[in-house]
Amino acid sequence: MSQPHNHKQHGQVHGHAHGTIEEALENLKASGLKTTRTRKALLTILVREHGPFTIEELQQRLEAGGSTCDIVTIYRNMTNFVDAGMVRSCDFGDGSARFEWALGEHAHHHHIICQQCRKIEELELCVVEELEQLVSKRGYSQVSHRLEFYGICTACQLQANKTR
Amino acid sequence: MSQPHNHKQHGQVHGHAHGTIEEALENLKASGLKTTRTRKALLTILVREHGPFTIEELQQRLEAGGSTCDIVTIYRNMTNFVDAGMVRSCDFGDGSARFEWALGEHAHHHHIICQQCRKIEELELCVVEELEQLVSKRGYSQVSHRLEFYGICTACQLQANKTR
DNA sequence: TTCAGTGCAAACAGTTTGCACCGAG
DNA sequence: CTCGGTGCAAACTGTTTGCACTGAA
Repeated sequence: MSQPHNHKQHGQVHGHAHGTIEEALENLKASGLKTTRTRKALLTILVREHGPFTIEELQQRLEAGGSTCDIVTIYRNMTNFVDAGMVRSCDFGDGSARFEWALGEHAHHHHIICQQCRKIEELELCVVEELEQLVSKRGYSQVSHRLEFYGICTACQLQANKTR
Repeated sequence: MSQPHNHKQHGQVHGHAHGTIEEALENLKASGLKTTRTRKALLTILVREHGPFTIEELQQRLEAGGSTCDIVTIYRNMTNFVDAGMVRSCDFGDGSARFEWALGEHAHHHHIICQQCRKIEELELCVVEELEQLVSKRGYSQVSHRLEFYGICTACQLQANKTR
């Protein structure tokens, strides 16, 4: 598995994109990516349902819509979309990456994941204890959460300055 | 990769264990696990340095201490220790599980992970925004965090009740 | 002595890479 | 027409499983 947080700095949204497929396609072009049938289909799914979806779920949805697409192509396109800042990758610790539409109202948010059925809900708020209560109030039991911080430490910052 | 959060309910600490190897070994026995040389060595490392360590890091440390141990055995023992509630598994999204000693002062906490050198620091507090500031004040740049919630949704709770 | 613990080989799952062909611009 | 996009096969990484041997109790 790659390091999902390394893409962050690449994210570059061209124009102010909302939730329509047309805007997604503009974004594609602006990022120097060609408009293929596969990409159109993938973006349509992501814009409409915004995910997060695993690669397999995306493939199933493609097939349900009549398209076929090699799983490798989906991987490659998700990487493209993430680099283009249109899509965000999530890792819920169950071994597969998930991808969700990152533009419009879907900026920064968190998720509630059912440990049993893996259902995923979105959360807008962001203060931990309040939130665990909120999650309980939504009817979840055995609520727990995962929180980790990421950043560049001072040592690495210094090293980066030297290299420049 | 397994689902690290499924172990939570198994966690059962026997007696009030602190940070000594003797107590770790007591815990082993209380969990019905035999006291082998390998386990003794692994627990010594975890109690002394508390991690979080990847499986490979554990193997290296074992070798540095003169022991040898198949990587499969380390996997199996980490599962045992997690089930016994002595060790907690962490997933920082870089593709390998990490394990840290979970008893004594090392109860619930979070981490700051350097995106570049992968250095890991511990954090005790647990309110998100305050914390991102705190992390910045520690000298980290490009601070971000990962926060996800886990629980059993109402549907699954109902289903579980039926099955019983 | 007995069964849990271990090592080795092989299987597995998710993901990535190499290469030849295809199709958008 | 050209070069980026795609499919297929194969490699790779982290992890798990099967099985026979070994050693703790």
